[in-house]
Amino acid sequence: MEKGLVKPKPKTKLKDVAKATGFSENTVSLALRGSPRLPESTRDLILRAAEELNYFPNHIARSLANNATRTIGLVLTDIMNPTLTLAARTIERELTKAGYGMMFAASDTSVESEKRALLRFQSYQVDGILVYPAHHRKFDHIVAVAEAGTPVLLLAELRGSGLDTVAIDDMAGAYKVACHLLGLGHRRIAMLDGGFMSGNDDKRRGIRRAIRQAGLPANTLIVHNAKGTSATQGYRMMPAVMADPNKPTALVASTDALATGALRWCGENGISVPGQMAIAGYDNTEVSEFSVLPLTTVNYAADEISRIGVARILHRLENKEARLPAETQLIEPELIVRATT
Amino acid sequence: MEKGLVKPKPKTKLKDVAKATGFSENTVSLALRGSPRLPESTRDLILRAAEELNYFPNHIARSLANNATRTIGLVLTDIMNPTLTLAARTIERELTKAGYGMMFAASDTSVESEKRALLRFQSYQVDGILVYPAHHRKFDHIVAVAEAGTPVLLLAELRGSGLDTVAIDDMAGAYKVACHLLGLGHRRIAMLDGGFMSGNDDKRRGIRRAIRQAGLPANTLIVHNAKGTSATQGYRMMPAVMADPNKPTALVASTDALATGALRWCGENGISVPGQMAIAGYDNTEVSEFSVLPLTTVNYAADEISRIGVARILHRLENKEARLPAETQLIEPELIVRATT
DNA sequence: GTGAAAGCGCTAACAC
DNA sequence: GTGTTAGCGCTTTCAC
Repeated sequence: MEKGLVKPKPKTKLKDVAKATGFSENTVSLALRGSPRLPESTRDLILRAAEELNYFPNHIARSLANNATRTIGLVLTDIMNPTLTLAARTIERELTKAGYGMMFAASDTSVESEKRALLRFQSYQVDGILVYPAHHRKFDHIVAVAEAGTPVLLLAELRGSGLDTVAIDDMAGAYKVACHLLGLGHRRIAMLDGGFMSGNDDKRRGIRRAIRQAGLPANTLIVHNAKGTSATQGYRMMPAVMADPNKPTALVASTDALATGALRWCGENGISVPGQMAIAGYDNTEVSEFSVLPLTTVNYAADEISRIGVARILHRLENKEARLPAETQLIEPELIVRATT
Repeated sequence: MEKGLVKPKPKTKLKDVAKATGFSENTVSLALRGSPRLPESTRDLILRAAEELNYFPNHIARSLANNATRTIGLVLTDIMNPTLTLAARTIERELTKAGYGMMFAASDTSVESEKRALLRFQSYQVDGILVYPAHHRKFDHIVAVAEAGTPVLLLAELRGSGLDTVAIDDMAGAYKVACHLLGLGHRRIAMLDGGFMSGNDDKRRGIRRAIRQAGLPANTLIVHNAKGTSATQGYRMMPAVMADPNKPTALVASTDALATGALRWCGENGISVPGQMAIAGYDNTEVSEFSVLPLTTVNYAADEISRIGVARILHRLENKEARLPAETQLIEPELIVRATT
């Protein structure tokens, strides 16, 4: 008989274990959950029987009875973004450790599909939701979820949302890169701004602050707006960047991918990096620990915010009644220097 | 009053909509699911009321009643592997399109945690499970899940498992790289074998086949066993590779990361790539579409197998009674040539 | 120490 | 067309 054709055995239920041991469903349920109300003898007896019958609890039924699923939903914009991949991994690990399951959805930076994902999660009755938001100003639907009673935690700052947040301080990160470049003597810095997410405003501000602090004129920074964050975009932007008669000597990209594209363009156009042009990325992802590329970058500590974020939301769940106020926590990222010349 | 402190409104239930409209729960339920048995008038009335009360169904209760969760579990070894990241993304997209939710778990290539993840998914009553297996010979626990009645689909071949499979034909992929290198005239080819997953045996076999077909001696291939698949590993292996008095002129790594490490080593040791040493990767991931690196690589079509895999498992679910036999489908990957010199 | 009964929110079978 | 009833598998009073 072929394996694919075997009739599946009916699943063992609490009732079956009850019948097998002669105890009531109730007692079996208590035993399986290790209630101290039962004497060891009965507990062992029941556990052994359950083991033998290959019983495992129906989590759905339990969830319905408990009004809690021990499941957390994660909404990311795009898991292909290496930073968010790392976040997803860390979050999954932490949740598993804590005995929680994780549901996953991607918004693809579409507010509409973010909305759908949130609704789906609400319907699934997840106990809490972690969100890397799709848009930095359209977030009413996220707030609505929190107000409806599902704890929400943001993994990127959404100013004015009033939601629990654990995120990277992008202003501090960009400030660090800028200080680094200025320290190397650069006096014309171009920025490749990937646009649209709130973080980028902060990045620009961080750079500006460093320039002001160094006592340099505001036009030390030349901002170029990329319509995207991909390597291809970075590559395409370069002619415009270099068209400036007063060419920049350093470049800050708002993502590593953009930086990679810029790097390629320089390679193809005989501009040595970092000799003639310093290039800095952001995220420390495309550019891995073991990078072959001469890119200095900001380490977006996705694992750290994930760990803290998970701890925060679980803590909130365990103190459902305590009504903890929302809180925003920003992590300052490190600069990773890979090219100093 | 602070937002975090607002008392959550109680959720609207079927009963509430029933009361509000004067119909029975049953009728409301039918209306919400668009039953044709109801006249449009009542349906509209009910839908409007539900809308107003901000009703959305409790998926947990529905699942319990239906004995189906419309949820699929995905078990990956490690989502940081870019190939699997892509798989995760594609799978999530396809499932969402089909109206399914996705639970996610990582095994970190530990059979034990793979086992735990499968158990958890069974307990959560997922309708089906997609698995990128942790080990190529220990899979009894996976088979057990299938036999217990939860449809399982493998994303990598597990010979002898008898389980439904949609996977990449690694033998064909490796054969292609080898043919390419041999065609360029290489006569000493080293392989950096990342070990442990079944695919690698196939990769070795594929290369050997190409060599045999070209009428070259078996010792054209020199296999080096890396204890891992990271860039760091690739870097560390290189001295051993180059210690051979009869140095190889080409290198096939079993992952792109390994290849990247090798590339870095060559760079630091004054060996030009691909001039003095051709390097080929595998997966087409570290090495993205827009790569700056001179690495030819095999395109592990994770998105394709994911799409097909999801379609297959959903099809199986929709024909639960049909008892379709298990089937193995192998996709032949393309070679992406980035360095020909 | 253990059991009986009610209920979590929904769907399905069968009345009317 | 619509309502009634029973039940999904578990937990939780509250008796005994």
